[in-house]
This record gives sequence, structure tokens and C-alpha cells, in this order.
Amino acid sequence: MKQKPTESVILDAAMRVFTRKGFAATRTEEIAKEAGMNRALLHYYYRDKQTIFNLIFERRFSEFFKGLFIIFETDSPLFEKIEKMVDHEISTISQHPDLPRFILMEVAQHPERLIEYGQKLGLNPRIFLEQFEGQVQAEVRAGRIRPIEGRQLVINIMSLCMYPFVAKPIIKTMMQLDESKYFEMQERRKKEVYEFIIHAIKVSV
Amino acid sequence: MKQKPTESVILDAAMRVFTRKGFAATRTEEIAKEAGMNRALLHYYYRDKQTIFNLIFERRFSEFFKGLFIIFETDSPLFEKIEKMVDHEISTISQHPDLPRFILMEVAQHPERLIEYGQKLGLNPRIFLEQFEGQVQAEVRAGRIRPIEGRQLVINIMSLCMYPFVAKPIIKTMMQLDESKYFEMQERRKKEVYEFIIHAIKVSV
DNA sequence: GTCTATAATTTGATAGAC
DNA sequence: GTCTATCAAATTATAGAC
Repeated sequence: MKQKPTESVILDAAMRVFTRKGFAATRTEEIAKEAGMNRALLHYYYRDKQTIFNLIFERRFSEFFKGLFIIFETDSPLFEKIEKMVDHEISTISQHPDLPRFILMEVAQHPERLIEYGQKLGLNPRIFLEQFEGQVQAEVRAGRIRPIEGRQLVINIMSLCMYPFVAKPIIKTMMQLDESKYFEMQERRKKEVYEFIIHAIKVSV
Repeated sequence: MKQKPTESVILDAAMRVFTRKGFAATRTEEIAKEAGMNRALLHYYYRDKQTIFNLIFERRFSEFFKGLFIIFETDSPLFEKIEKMVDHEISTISQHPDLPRFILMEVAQHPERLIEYGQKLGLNPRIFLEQFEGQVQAEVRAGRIRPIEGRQLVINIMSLCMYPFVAKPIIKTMMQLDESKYFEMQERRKKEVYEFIIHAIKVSV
């Protein structure tokens, strides 16, 4: 019956609270409570609030971007790549529904972190984006999809996958969905979003 | 040369700061500074920080939802309604790019406000949603659009319009856009998003 | 009405006992 | 390693002069 080391108990608790509330609204007291310990112990293991936050942010930043960039990197055909992106995003984010809001909130406050942590992770959006744009242009020239800017397509794909999570509280309330109904709706979206995109770009037959 | 009453100078300043930072990260000092006055004066006109925030939230909440619901209410044909929604959302939000993030952040923290302020504004999402779903089903049955759930379509439309604003810092950085290039991209989106949606739902010819 | 000065409160960080 | 007690700093709110 080995128990988790206190360091990770703290980090796990901090992850939940920071993700829920963001940096500014988080009280170290709440992290300690969530971790089932005293506030002082947080400072014993980690210098201060900011230090804990940075560790959490790096972890969550990686979760948010890493998988996506791996799919960007593969050289699958366009439609297959889109299918993978949609399925991956909706599936993984479903397990961490408030991850996008957390990242977007904190990046909006400190855009410089996007560059800093992006480099730390070795992400190079420019290369991936250019590659994807080239792929889209090739399909357009081949007459398989209608004319569309590659970057507009990327934005559309990300929007369709991410926004329903970012707007989760609004959607749940407006559509009167409980947690499980909301989850089912997201499950259906995997197919729905993929088909929506394919119909949107492929030339009529 | 009549000058603005101090009350509205305060509210305008508070609107900018709260929208930028959210409630928790906002310092009343910054509001006062932005309004060009002393902190104490804020308390002379308004009881406290929370009071000012509530006024701002109500105002911005209305901006965010009111126009959208008006379009939902009209009885235009489906495609025309979609065109109006897309154009309205992208146009008006372009002038207040951080409005969606503000609403989403604060509603995520306090979902009960959605109901409270929604009622205050007299919004009834259920009716609008049912009406829209009926309209979509009619089009499906008439064979003019492919089978799609009305609410999935609503989510898709909102996603395509809103997310690019919510993710503005990420998009600007990744695509290396300055403020004016970002604005141009959004201008092109009015047409792009509308056509994307129409192609996505209409049956092939 | 607007300011300066100050009080009160909240929060984060440290010291020291066990 | 974990806690209690305490301090320090930041932030909000109020009192009172002008």
C-alpha cells in the first residue's frame, strides 16, 4: 500500500485548482485543502505559488499542444489527417474538458509564455503550418477540394473541436444537458465534425 | 466642451480592465489609473469592486447575447439566417475582440450568473433553440440539406465565429500576424465561414 | 467631488516547535 | 516532514481634510 509522494499530491491538487480557477483566482489555501494538508507544506516542497503554477502550466501546455503537433507532423493524406486531428482533439480533451479554457485564459494574460514554453517543447508552428498549407494547396490544384486558405481551414478545424469545450457551461445551460448528456453530445461530434469539414471542403460530385 | 460624468468614466475604465484581466486579476488601482483618478473615488460612486463588476458584467453579457438572439428570432430562411448570424457575430465581435473570452471566463467561474443575467435580459434559449431545430429539420426533410442535428449546427456556427477571437493570442503568434493582419483575416472569415457552413450542410448537386 | 492618509482584510511566505 | 503561529505584503475599503 505505497502512498503517493507528497510532491505529486501537491502538484495534482494544484493542477485541479489552477485549471479550474486560473492563476489569479487560485488561493494557496485551496490547493492545500484539496491536497489534504497544511499551507506551509506547499512552501516546504516548492518555493511559492508562482513556482507551482509554472510547473503545472508547462505540463498542461504540453498536453494541449503536443498530440496535435504530432498529427500535424505525419504525412497522411489530407482527409485522413483531418480525421485524426478531430478524433484526437475531441477524445483527449473530453478527458480534460477545462484544459482549453485554462490554456487560453493564461496565454491571453501572458502571450509571451506561448513562445517561451513552445520553444521549451520544441514546437515550430511555422514549419507545420507551411507544410499543411502546401498539402491543402495541392488538393485544391488537383481539384479534389474547393479553393480554401490552408490557415483558414486549420482555424476552422480547431474551432469546431475546441469551442464546445471552452463554452461548456454555456452549452450545458442553454441546451439543458447534464454531464453525461454533454459527454454524449461530444461523442457524436467526433463523426459530426469530421463529416461537416469534409462536406465543407470537398468539391461536389 | 461638456465632459463625461465621472460615473461613466469609471465604468468605461472598469469595462476595459475587467474585460482584459477578468475579475480576480483586476486591481481597483488599475481601474482608477485607467480612469485618471484616485482609487477612493471609485468607492464614492460605487460601493465596492464587486458592485462595479456586476454592472460591467450585465452590460457585456447583453452585448454578447442580445444581437444573437434577435437574429435567432427572425423568421428568415435558414441560409439567410446563417449568413446574418455569421456576419453579425464576426462584425460585432471584431470591434470587441476580447468580449467572448471575458464572458466565457466569468461564466465558467460562476455558471449561475448565466441563468440570473439571462432572465434579467429576458432571454429564453429553449424557445429559440426549438424553433431553430424545427427549421433545420424541415430543410432536412425537404432534402435541401443533409441530415444534421439542429443543435450540432448551432454549436458549429458559434464555434467557427467565436473561437478565433477566444484563441486570438495563439493564432496571432502561430501565424505571425500583427493586429492589422489578424483583422484582415477575420474580415475574410465572414465570407469563408458562411461558405464553409453552406457547403457543409447543403446536399451535393 | 476629489484627494491623502489610514484602517481592515485578505493572501502569501517564513520561523520555529514537534 | 508536517504542523501552528507569526509576519509581511498586497489589496480593498473607509475617514476625514480640502
